[in-house]
Amino acid sequence: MHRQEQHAPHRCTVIANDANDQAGNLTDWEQEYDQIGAGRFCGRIDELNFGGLQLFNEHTGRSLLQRCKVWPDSFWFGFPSKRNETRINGQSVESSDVLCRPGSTEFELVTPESFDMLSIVVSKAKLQSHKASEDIDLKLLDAKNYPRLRLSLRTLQNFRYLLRRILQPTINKIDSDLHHDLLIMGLLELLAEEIPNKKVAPSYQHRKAVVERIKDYMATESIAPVTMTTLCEVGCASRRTLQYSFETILGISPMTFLRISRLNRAKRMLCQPSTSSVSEAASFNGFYHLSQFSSDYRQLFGELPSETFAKSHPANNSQLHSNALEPCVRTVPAFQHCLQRRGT
Amino acid sequence: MHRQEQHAPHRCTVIANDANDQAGNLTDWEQEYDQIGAGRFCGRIDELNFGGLQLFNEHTGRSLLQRCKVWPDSFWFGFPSKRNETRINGQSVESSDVLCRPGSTEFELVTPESFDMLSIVVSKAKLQSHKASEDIDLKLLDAKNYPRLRLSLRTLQNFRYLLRRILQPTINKIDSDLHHDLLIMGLLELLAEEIPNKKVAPSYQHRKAVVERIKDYMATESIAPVTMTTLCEVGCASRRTLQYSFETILGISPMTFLRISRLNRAKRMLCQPSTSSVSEAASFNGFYHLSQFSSDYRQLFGELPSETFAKSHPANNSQLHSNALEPCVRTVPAFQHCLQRRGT
DNA sequence: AGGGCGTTATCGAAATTTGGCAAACATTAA
DNA sequence: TTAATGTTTGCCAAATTTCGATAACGCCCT
Repeated sequence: MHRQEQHAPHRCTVIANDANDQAGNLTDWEQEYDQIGAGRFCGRIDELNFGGLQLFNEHTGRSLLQRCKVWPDSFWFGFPSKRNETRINGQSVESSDVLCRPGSTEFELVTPESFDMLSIVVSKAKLQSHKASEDIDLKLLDAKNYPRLRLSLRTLQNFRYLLRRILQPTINKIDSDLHHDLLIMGLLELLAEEIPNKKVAPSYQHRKAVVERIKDYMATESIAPVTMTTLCEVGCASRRTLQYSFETILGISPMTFLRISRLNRAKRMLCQPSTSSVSEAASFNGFYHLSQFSSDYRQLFGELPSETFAKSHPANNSQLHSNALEPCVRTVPAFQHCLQRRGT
Repeated sequence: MHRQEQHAPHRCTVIANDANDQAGNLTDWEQEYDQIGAGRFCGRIDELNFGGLQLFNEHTGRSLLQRCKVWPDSFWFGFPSKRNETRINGQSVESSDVLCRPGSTEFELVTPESFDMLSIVVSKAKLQSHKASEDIDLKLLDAKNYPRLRLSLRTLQNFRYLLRRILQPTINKIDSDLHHDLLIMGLLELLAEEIPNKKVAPSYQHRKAVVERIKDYMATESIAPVTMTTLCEVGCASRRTLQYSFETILGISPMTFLRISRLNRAKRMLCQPSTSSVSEAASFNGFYHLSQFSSDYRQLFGELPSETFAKSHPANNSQLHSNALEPCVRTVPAFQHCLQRRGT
């Protein structure tokens, strides 16, 4: 066996009560989580790191929208627990699908409530250095545009069992070399069998493009109150199509997406030390009614914005419930009713 | 009047027998022309340049696919002679439309046989420095995404008349300052009246995206024989939709587009000094049958590839009809029948 | 000249988009 | 708190668009 790891694998378990924290807890990943489901987040990562080969199980208690990017020159493989409720790049994951994305490439995951996913990341070098990988690496490169790989249920269940088994914390250290090799070989076996799942609805490209236009718009334009009509223009689609696009690609309605994105942005901002008050984070993200903001925020995250703020600003708790220090409220436009809480 | 030009305007007339030459004859433009219509090209440009204000009439004898980019910090306005047969960025031009694009922004023009277009380009600075331009510059910026501006026929005809009048070569020099101001004021009048023509078919975005994907593919992938099925995968559409997409956006069928693009690329290559033979240019662009290539080439451009080559390589005419010096023919795949001349 | 192959044209069926209307929900004012 | 108003979402039928199979056509090879 051509093994290159030098030390015993590094094992750790991290628990998070904030989606953003969880996003940062994965070693060598670049990612951002937006919480979609309502209620306080709870998550847990059990990771086993061989160096160049990373194995972990991630539990997320709330529905999430994840933007992920794995470390360079690697491949990620994901084995979600609830397939039919999971989406990768807007494509619904089917029962016999494994998720796969190369490193340095951003992809998007929509995950349901109370969700578990086994993941394995392996460096390209490690895959290629093994024998029995002759005609496979080419197929890998080809997999670039198909994030779902179809496998037989048998292979899939076997591999899942292997992953779970190796993740068991009761494993004795001497086995780690064996485990490393088992993982690589299992992966190669997987890849030999894999068939890209190209099945997408004919409308997929179009709807994806619509959602993408809205996202780009969100990223560039300041988050002033946006009406549905504006979104339609931006997305180059009718109301109903915009609706379908978001439901198909993200599983939520357009306005819900906007509100949730902005709430998550506000939460991130509240955690930054440079933010000096709740109202600053609120108004900066387009919430012009503090009370409404607090209530929406609390419904989504299960805690008040002031609580989040206090956690990241332990020094000056005194100004927690007042913005006397710096009243950062921006100019408030006349239409103060737009874009507040709506719908499901 | 706030005028800034220092000298008398520079006037010139250039005639071209090659679409590429014509593309380069416009001062300060970046463009590339692909000839679509069959027969020897003939074109003519009458230009009048005030510096920061450019006025010209362009005649093109053959149907063209133009990729254009105007000089930075400017706006271009175009008044085509045959509206219903002209497309800008895949949108059909209607009878009361004026074309408008900002500088540094690439756009695409499809023009019919025997076509004339009056054009005027003006620097943003020049427009804004004039009074009566207060609320107009904002609308201009807004015009970014709508290349067609709707005007009343009256205004349009008046302005066209003005342009033609000023282009007359019999004009006496003393009038040039007056003309300059007339043009600017006329433009401002136009812009005050303009309403962006947002009317596109619902399928426009989708079909444009399909064509764009094919173009990107053409640009990146080597031009090996491509089958229609591959194109469908690349474009994420069925055969029929691919067909519709090209007809709607470019007015030609997919394979015709491919062939014409490659023929035009071959012609460009033939004109480069670094190209050493006709067969090199042919095989490099996917033509593996020299005789077929010559015949196709001749039908499109009205001259033999060897003639084009000879024009740009006057020194060594001797090797015109032989490739003895450097037989650059590449490895020829088994399927030699793909992508040759077909259909209309 | 005829067969083989691939592209283009035709047409009915299926999928998608659209626009109108009603219901649900949020915001403002009383 | 309730009513008035405005916005978004859900539902449905009509119009448009896309799809898939088949036939016709043009080009290439024998």
